[in-house]
Amino acid sequence: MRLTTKGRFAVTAMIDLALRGDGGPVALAGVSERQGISLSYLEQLFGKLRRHRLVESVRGPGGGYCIARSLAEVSVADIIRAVDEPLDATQCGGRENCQDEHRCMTHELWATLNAKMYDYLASVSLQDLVSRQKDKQNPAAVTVLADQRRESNQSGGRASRDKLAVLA
Amino acid sequence: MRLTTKGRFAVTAMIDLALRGDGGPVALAGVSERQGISLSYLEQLFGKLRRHRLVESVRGPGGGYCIARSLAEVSVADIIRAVDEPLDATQCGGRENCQDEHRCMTHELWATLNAKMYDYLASVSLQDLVSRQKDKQNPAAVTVLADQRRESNQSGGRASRDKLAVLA
DNA sequence: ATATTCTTGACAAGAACAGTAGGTTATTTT
DNA sequence: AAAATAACCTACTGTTCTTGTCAAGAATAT
Repeated sequence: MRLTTKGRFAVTAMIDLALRGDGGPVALAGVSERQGISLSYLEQLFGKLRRHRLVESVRGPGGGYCIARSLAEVSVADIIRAVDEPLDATQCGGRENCQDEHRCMTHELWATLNAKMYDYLASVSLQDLVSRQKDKQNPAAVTVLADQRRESNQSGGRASRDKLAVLA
Repeated sequence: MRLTTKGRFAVTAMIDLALRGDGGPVALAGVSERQGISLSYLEQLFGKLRRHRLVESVRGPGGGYCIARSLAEVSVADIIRAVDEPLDATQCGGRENCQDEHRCMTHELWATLNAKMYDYLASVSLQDLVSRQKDKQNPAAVTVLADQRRESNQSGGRASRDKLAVLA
């Protein structure tokens, strides 16, 4: 897992899309202005996002990008993985023989930490981010959401509470 | 928060130090061999770690670096922050006026996510990493640790269980 | 048809970053 | 005193990031 400004830009842009996507495709020129990211860079990033099937494109006037799946199915980890492609192994690779036990030790420790970071980011979806924001704007909705939490806890959606708690 | 190979190297090296630090200072040449990180690079990283008071140096033959505080007082976040210095603001800065509400929204969403990542890494100390490793080598110790967990839960050490659970 | 909007791709240049190489200074041992 | 060890510092190279520019394809509007 790698976390850099590149990934941040991509996530930021995707949130922008999620918030504006109701009325059809969103043009990158608008995202560029609103988020202060160069259009050129956004084009490159969305090329990768498209090739990873996270967004779909519509060309021509009125065109732009749409999020390809439901918001709940796009995690922050998906986005970062798409733009930071070289998700290569941990040098030692896990399967390769390390120089000695001690080296394996530290590698494994890092790998574990890494995996946990990844799991965390994989557990946060665009839906989580967006609905949290809407709660803030419309406080009345909070109670409704609280009910949803209770429901999903009873019905076995065990991850839901943690996800939202994280954003509280 | 930024997560790159640089931070990984620094954490790896610090774990190495933690595991070998009993018999006085540890020389970087050894860390370099064991962890497969170039000596030059390690020197740079430890310059930063020293300036952030995470390690102390001893020059001359038999010299090297020691961890400056107790292992429990050094978190992974401390290490990463030390080497990835430019922990600068989120472009918008939080206090600066954003272009419009929408921009602030996405910035805030990212900032929240970011803070959560940071909190997580701040909750994992070198002590956690090292003691977990020792558990693996000596499985008999696990039950002892389990008792410690129960104790600290009763005595109000609420973070302890989560930290360790994370590494399980 | 023509012009406009917007994606798509390629290339290039500058800035920032990652990692390496070499020399200098402090401390210990011989 | 001399040699060896190991931290310290500066300069350098290569890669990645980020922006800019040009051109071309696709769909829409006039």
